[in-house]
Amino acid sequence: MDTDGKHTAGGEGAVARNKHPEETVQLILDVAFRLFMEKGYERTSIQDIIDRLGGLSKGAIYHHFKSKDDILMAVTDRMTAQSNQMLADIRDCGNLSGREKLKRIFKESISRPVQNDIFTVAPNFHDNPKLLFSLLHDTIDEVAPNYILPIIRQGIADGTIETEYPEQLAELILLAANVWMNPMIFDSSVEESCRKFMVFGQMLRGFGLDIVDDEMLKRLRELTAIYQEARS
Amino acid sequence: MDTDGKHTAGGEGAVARNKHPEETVQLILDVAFRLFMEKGYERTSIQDIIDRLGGLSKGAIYHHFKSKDDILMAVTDRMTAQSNQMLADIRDCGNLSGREKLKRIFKESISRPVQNDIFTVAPNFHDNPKLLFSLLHDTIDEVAPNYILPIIRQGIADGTIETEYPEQLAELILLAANVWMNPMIFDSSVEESCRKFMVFGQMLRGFGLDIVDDEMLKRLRELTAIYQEARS
DNA sequence: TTTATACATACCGCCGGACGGTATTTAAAA
DNA sequence: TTTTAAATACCGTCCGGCGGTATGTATAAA
Repeated sequence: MDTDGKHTAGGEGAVARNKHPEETVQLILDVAFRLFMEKGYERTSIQDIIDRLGGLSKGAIYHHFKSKDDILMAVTDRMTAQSNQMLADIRDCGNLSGREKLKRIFKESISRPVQNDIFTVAPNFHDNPKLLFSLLHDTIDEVAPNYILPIIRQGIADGTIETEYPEQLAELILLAANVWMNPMIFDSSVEESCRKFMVFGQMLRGFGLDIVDDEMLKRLRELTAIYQEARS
Repeated sequence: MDTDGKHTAGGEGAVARNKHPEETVQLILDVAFRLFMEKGYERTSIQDIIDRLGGLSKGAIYHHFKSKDDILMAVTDRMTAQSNQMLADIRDCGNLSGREKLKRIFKESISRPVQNDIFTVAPNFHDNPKLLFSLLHDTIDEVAPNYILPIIRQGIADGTIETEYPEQLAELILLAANVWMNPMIFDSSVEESCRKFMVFGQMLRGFGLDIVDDEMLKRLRELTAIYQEARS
C-alpha cells in the first residue's frame, strides 16, 4: 500500500525519503524554471523555491543541487534539450541540402517556439541577465559548433552556402536568430519582428542563402502576435 | 588655509564633508568601475568598494547613490560617454558619405578600444552578466537609433547602403560589431577575431557596403594580441 | 544489521540597504 | 558683516534576508 512514495502531505510522522528522487529533482526544476521566468533569477530566492515546493525543505534542494547556480544550469539544460533534439534530427537527416536543413530549422523554431511552456509564464528575459547569459553562451559554445556548423560545412560542400569561415558564420547566424530576433530578449512589435526577419534574410543572401518565404513570414507574424498578447 | 577641503587624512578630529562632492562621486565611480571589472558586479560587495575608498564610509556611498544598481548605471554611463562622443562627431561630420562614416567608426573603435583604462584591469565580461547586459541594452536602445541609424539613412540616401529597414540594420550591425566581435565578451584567439571580422565584412557586402581593408585587419590583429596578453 | 540515500532543521556569515546622528557649507535674513 | 536656518556630505550602526553548511533522522537497499 502506498508503494509510490511521495512526501505524505499531512501526516504527523516524519516525511522521509522518496523512492523516486528523480521526481523530486524534476519538481524542483519545474518550480525554479517558473520562478526564474516570472521574477528573474536574481530576484528568486531559495526560500521562494521552497515555498512553492509543497513541503520540501532547503535540505532537499541542497541535497540534489550544490548551489543556486547549479539549479540555473540544470534549468537551462532542460530548456535547450528538446530544441537541441530537433536540431540534431535535422542535422542528421540524410537527403537534404545544407540550405534546406537551415530553412527547416528556422521553420521549426518559428512554429514550435522553444517550448509552449515558456509562453504560459510570460517570461521577461530582459532584467534577467544571468539566465539570458546562460543561454547565450550555450548558443555559442554548444549549439553553434555541434549543430549549425556541420550543416554549414555541408552547405559549402554542396554549393548552397558561400563562406570561407563556417565556424564564424554559424555563430553569427545563431546570434542573429536566437538572440536578436528573439522576442523574449528584445521585445519587438509584430512589425519590427518582421523587419528583423527581412534584414536577416538579406544578410543570409550575402552568404548565398535564400531562405525567406511568405509562409515563414506569416508564421512569424502569428507567433509574435501571440507572444505580445501573453505579455499584456 | 586649506581652502580645498578633502577628507583630512590623519587628523584626529572628525573627517567631515568635502567642499567638492563631485570628486567623491568620481572616486566612488573609479573604484566601483575597477572592482566591477576585476571581480564582476555580483561578486563586488559594497564593503569591497568601501575598503578601497580610503576612509569613506557606507553612508557616503548611499548618500550619492541610491542603490548598488544605481552605481552600475553610473559606471556604464561613464563608460559609454566618450565612445558616444566619438560616434556623435563622426555622425555630424559634414563631408563624408554614409559608407565612409561607418568605416571611420570601425577604425576608431579598433584603434581606441572603448577606453585604454579597460585594458589595464583585464576585465572579464563573461561571468559578469549584469554589466554586459547593461551595455547590451544601451547599444540597442541608445547607440543604434541615435548614432548609427542617422548614418545608415544617409547611406541609403547617397546610395552607399542598400536596405529597406535602416533601424533593423543598425541594430544588427551593432550587435555583431559591439557584442559578437568584442573580445571582452567572447574571448577569441587572434585568428578567430580576424575570421569574425571577415565574416562581418561579407555580411556588410550583402548590404552594399565594403569597408574591410588590410589596414583594419592589421590593427585588429594588434588589438586582440594586446588584449590576450593582458588577460594572461 | 549495516550502509547509503533523501530528506528536515538549525544555524552561520555576509550582504544590500535603511536610518539617525553630526559636522560643515551655503543662503538668506538682520 | 554678522547671525541663523536650511541643505549637504558624511559617519556608524543596525536589520531582515540571503546563499550555503553542518548535523540529525527516517527509510530503502545490501
